[in-house]
Amino acid sequence: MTSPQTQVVTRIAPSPTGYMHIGTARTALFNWLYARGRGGKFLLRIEDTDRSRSTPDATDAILRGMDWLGFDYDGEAVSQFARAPRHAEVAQDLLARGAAYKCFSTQDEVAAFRETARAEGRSTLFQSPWRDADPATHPDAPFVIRLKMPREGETVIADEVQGTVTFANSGLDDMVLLRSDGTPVYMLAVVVDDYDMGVTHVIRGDDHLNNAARQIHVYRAMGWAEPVYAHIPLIHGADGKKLSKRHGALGVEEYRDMGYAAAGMRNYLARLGWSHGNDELFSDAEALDWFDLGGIGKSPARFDFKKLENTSGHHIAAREDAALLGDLQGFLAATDAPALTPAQCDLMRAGMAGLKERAKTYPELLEKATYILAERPIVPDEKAAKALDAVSRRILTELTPHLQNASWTRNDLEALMAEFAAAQDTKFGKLAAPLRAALAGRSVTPSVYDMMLVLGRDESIARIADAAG
RNA sequence: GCUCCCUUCGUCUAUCGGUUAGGACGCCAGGUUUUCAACCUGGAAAGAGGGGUUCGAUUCCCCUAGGGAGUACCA
Repeated sequence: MTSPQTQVVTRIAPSPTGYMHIGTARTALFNWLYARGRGGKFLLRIEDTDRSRSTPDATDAILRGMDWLGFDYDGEAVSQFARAPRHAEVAQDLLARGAAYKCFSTQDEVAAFRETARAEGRSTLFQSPWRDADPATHPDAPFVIRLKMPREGETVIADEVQGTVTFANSGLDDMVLLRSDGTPVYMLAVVVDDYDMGVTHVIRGDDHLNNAARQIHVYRAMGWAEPVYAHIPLIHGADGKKLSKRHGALGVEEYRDMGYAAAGMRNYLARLGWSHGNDELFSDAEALDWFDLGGIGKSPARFDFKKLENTSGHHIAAREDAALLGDLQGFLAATDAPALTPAQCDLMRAGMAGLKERAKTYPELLEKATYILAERPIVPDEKAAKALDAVSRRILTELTPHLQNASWTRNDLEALMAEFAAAQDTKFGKLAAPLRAALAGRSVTPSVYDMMLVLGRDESIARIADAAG
């Protein structure tokens, strides 16, 4: 147990603009693993300071995504927007400390400067004329508050993933802290929030690496302890380009709705950019135990649906029956499908062993469970119907009486079938197709014996009799 | 343009100066089989290019090329 002073505190801070991005999910996973694996805290903050792009729906989507992935966070989700007064307070503090200044240059002026600078091939770094202006010369006009960035020397970020990254201070601009309307800018808000929330480790996408060099100066100006940084590489699409819509699903809820197991998703995502030797398939407990910043790679990883599918399948197969049934109900609920009835649940429990080892996703599992979910009369699909030709129906008719008095155990049924097949001068393989069609109405199903055992004698015979017509 | 980051089989990765460069997904072939899945056996498949450093480089350094991120009164 770590003492309160050294307790690890991480956070995931998504902006609510649409859905929960799959990249956000992985960043959340890393933060969750790191904190929870060390008895630390894991927090959630919604970065909703951009009012025009933030929506309540998007926030809900994030909350649902966190819930689905099982990322439990400490306390309530924090709204960054709600903390705007505190951000402004810090900006004023910085002003009072002489670490920040009022800049009266208008947006148009700044934009014009950059335009000509770019056109003339000069640095587009804006250097405000107000940086060292005497307050007595301040006009009665709108202003922004900018941070006084050092202009000499370098800023070094000791990153746990990227290593030591050095930036020349001459390339750092006096970033805006408070807009002219008094609202805080993200660059200020993150730092203040992370500090106030006690965040010790900032694990985030490496698109923020450049920002770290600027944000760290807010910590320094305020005399706050700097957090440990770990900038992780982004996830790319199969073509190596930035993950976008055309690569398929981006929102975690889409993955949930496609029926991937949450545990499989966690396993797959953990393995994307992080490794622990050659371990590929592992449980949450193992991941929690093994996860460390040193195992994170530095190069971007491409998202591979095939591997996700495979991983999901392994987790479905490894899942305990009762828990898996619960997951399945969750999937049904999430996709607005009717829940399984108690009777169906009983049958599912009985047949789960034969189902879970053959499914990579919940829809696949449900498809294999058709024989359980369907009710008489079973309507065969096209392929199953073909297996029920006249000859097959005759054989089924002859089989029925043998079943009436059979001992309903796997061994005895197998023996009975072998005997019957031999009597018909055929092999069980030939009998399997029509039986599958009769029992499930499908050509792809679990083992015929599994189905008969789960369905029971009466139901099995009834279905076979139905099919034999 | 400028700043920063990245570069091992198709993909995810192991290796932390000395290996026949290993594993996993996918793929191919065979086996098992009651369909599908699983499983078993085998196979093809990689250090971007060029310079150094070193007895020895995938590994350390530099350059080039390619890729990515940032460069806002967005987050």
